[in-house]
Amino acid sequence: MATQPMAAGRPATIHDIAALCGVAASTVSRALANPDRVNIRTRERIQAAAAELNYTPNSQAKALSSGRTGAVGVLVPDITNPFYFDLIRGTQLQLKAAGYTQLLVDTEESDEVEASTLEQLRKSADGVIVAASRLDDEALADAAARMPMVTVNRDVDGVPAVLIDTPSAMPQALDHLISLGHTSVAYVGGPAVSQSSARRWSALSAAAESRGVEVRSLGPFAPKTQSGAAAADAAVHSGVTACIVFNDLIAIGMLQRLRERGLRVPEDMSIVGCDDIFGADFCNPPLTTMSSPIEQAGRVAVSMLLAQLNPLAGGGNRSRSVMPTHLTVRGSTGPAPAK
Amino acid sequence: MATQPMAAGRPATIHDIAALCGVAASTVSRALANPDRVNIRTRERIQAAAAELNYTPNSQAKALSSGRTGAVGVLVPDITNPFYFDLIRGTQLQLKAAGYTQLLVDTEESDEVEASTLEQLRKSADGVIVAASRLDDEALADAAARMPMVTVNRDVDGVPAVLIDTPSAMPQALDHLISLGHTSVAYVGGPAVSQSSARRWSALSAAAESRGVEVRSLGPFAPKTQSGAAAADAAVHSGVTACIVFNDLIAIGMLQRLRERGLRVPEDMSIVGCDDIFGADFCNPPLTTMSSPIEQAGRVAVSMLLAQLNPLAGGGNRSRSVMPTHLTVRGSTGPAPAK
DNA sequence: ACGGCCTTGACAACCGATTGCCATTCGCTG
DNA sequence: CAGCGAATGGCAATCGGTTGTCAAGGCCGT
Repeated sequence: MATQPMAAGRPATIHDIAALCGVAASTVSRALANPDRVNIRTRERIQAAAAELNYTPNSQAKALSSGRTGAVGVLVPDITNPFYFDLIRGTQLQLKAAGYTQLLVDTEESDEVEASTLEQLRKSADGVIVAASRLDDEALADAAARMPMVTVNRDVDGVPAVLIDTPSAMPQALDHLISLGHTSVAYVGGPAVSQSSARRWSALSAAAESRGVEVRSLGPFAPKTQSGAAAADAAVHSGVTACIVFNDLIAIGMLQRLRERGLRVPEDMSIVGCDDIFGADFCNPPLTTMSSPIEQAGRVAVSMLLAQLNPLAGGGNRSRSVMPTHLTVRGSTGPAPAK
Repeated sequence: MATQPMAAGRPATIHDIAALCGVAASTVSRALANPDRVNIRTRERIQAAAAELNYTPNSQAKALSSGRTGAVGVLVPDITNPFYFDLIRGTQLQLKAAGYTQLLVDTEESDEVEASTLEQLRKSADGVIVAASRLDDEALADAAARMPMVTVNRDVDGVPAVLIDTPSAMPQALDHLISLGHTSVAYVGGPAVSQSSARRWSALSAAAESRGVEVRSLGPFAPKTQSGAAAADAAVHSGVTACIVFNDLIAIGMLQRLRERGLRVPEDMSIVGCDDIFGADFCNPPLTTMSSPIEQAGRVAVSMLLAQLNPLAGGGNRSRSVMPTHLTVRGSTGPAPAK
């Protein structure tokens, strides 16, 4: 039993291994980190001892001495927004595959929380992935200058970004509505500080102009289902027959409110969402929306960040990556009501 | 400009502060951590210097020397399961409030991933919160013996736990169905390794026996909407008129499948879910389900863990906390079909 | 057989903070 | 005025690794 690794005692260190093998601690360190630097026989002895002692490196100590923490921060404005679920899962999987730990932080839709989190992460993480940043361009560029960063759905000069190309699908959505006979459409906007919302609106209004259709902008609205009620009321009041909505959360809230008010979707009003989140396919009616490979976006963001961290591999460090988006037509859009 | 904290240079350390104040680094450390131990005048000088240098302690170094990491691991089987959203948000908020960092890990429904994560976290976190563990009792108890732990929805001797008391709402759900005329009910089970599912089933079958109703068990099924198809088919084939389902994910999947097969809910089949997740209120029809304060469960779990970590405050360390659950009736349950 | 190169492994400084121990100083009491 | 204890702050070890530097030894070629 003496040979059995003591499961209870405190974890083994490289010094324990060194003592067991009769070498210096530094040799153990090298054997494990830089195998070529050490004789194969010694290395094998050390590896065997490490296995026997059930050794795992102390990440704190490693971080302290090497400067690399092996952790990556992932900042999202709201953990409970389903849009981020797939993103988070994507980053988590890719980070784990690369041996990194994910530090997930909910910034509560607040630029201050975001800024202070970034400052703290500067020491405790090797890099960050910032989704839907609420910071202004300057603050974000500053932060990116201090530590490796990749943004998601936020385009700032000099900061590598993964963009979900929802804007480019806007004309598609509009054409879909036009083909159904709609001529009066509203854009239901997201938070005022959301660059995504601004980009979607400008893509939409440009498309509307080239097609000679009237599109008005409503909002801003917070990205929550509860905001859907106000959005729905505003849409009804504005007299449009169709809405393109900043995201599915608001769109689903609108669906509920319209039903409460006795309005039928899509007979009285058509609704198009964005993001194709969990729930968009089983709400009532199922939501026509813009779909994108979100989990993949998370993975790509991690890859881009890791490329920054380890510039060794000759991968051309792309600074922008655009994820394709397409319109998924479900039940929430239909022919415009007869006048 | 010389007085301005250099935003670019590497972060200030206690040594910088010590040099600026003409004291020893250890004094700085004490002034910041243990203010009584140091003269008030010195302390104030040090605090001013710290503020001026924009000092923030290096958490790695602090962890290394003090043994406390200031981080807490949160393990969930599947990040994309909406049930965990609110839980995660609850832990995140409470941890942040207490100055801890949350390490969120998706264990991918795998006991091996869970075990290895726990082993790693043993060094890099002060404690863990484990939701819906897939480990067997012995392994979990072992792990809990090595580091502070609180489980969620998992009851093992000697391990503090927060339990969502869904089992106690089972009789309520059954009575609801009985009052609607159902006499033949199925329980659609979750993963075989899920203790939650087992507890729900035994509560339900006990209630059924005391009421003289036939209840059969179907499954196991993976906790995903996709599993709903198989579950729905099995339920139809079994001839029951109502199902109580392990969780809302499967229940929502069943709703979709039943619709595909041309069966109406609740006219042909009533469905009761569990958890009242995001989406349960807007699916079609809205789901009758068991509701619980999940976010609060997360907060309670954190409180219990912190009580373990800092035994100072005389809070009686409760080892179990049960969150109340109640039936929320929506549109997916209705009168049993006439024979 | 000898000089030089390369491999191998040891030594020690260092990362940034914590903390036990000790020396100094001050104020107070008898 | 001597004596004593509390308050205060410095020194140095320590946490567990990483990494630069260097010495010893083996191998080669000539």
